[in-house]
Amino acid sequence: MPELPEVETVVRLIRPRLVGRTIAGARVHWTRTLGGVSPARFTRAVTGARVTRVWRRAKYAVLDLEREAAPAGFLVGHLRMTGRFHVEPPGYDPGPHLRVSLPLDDGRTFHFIDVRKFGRLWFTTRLETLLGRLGPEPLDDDFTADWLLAALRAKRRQLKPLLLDQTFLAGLGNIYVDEALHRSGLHPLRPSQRVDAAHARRLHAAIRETLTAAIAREGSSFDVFYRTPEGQPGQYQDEFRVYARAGQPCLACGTPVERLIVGQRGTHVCPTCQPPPRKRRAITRP
DNA sequence: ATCCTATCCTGGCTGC
DNA sequence: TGCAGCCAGGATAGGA
Repeated sequence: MPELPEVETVVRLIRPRLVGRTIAGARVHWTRTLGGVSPARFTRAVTGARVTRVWRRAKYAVLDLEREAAPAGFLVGHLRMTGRFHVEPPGYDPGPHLRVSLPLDDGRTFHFIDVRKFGRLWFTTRLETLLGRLGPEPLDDDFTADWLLAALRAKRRQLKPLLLDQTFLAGLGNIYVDEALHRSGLHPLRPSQRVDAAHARRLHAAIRETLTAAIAREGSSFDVFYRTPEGQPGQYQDEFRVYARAGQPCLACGTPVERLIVGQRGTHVCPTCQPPPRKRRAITRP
C-alpha cells in the first residue's frame, strides 16, 4: 500500500511533468473522490490555475496552485490503498477505474486512478484542515531519538497501533511499521511506556533506515496495486524481513515468521528477535 | 486516554 | 464452471 516511500516516489516522478503547467479543466468520474467538494466547485477552483510546486507531507501529495501570480489554493491527494497518479499524453487509456482527470495546457492529462475508491483528491485553500493534525515527518531533523523516547513514554499504547497513528508520527503504514519494529527488536504489542532508551534509539534508527532504503528502491510492490507513475513496480518488497513472510525463516535467526492481528491489522513478527511482552501481574498493595 | 467496531470499496481468493 | 461469502487495508467516527 502506498506509504511514505511510495508517495515520495510518485511525487518525484510527477513533479517535472506538473510544475509550471496550467490546469485546463476537470472531469470528475466519481464524486466522492473529491472528499465533499462538489464537482462544479472543484472544477471552478482548479481550472486556469497553474501548478507552482509539488511536494509531500506524510502520505499526502500536495500541488500548490497559483492564479495570476497569486496563491489560489492547493490540490491535495491521498492514494490510500489503491490510488495512482499518472501524467500521460493524449491517447493514453486510463482504464475502468479512472476517478478524476485534469487536462493540462501541454496536451497531457493528470489522471487519478483508484480501484477501491478510498483515495481522495481534495481542493482546499486551507492546508491546515487536512495536514494540521499530523505528527512529525520521520525523515526531518525534528524527529530525533530523544523526541521519540519522550513521546513513547508519554503514551500508554501498544507500539504498532501507536506507530500507525498519523497524529503521533506521520507517514508509516502497515508494511514499514512491521519492518522497523523487526529491525529494532521490538514486539508490536509492547506497551510504548515500557520501551527503554536503547530500544527507542534503535527504533528511531530503524524507522529512518527502512524508509530511506525503501525510497531508494522506489517503494514496495508486493501486489498488483502500487506502481510508479511510469508503470514500474518498486523493488523494496525484495528486501522485506518480515512483512508478507509468514511461515518463512527470519533472515536474522531462522525462526519462522509469525502472523498475528494487532489493532485489526495483519502483523508480522519474529518471535525470537522480537520477544513478546510478558504479562504483568496486577500490583497488589499489602 | 485508550480501545473497539463499523464504514468506505473492489478484486481476488476459498470453498462448495 | 459458477457463485456466494470473506478478506485486506488507511483513516476516521462514534461508542464503550
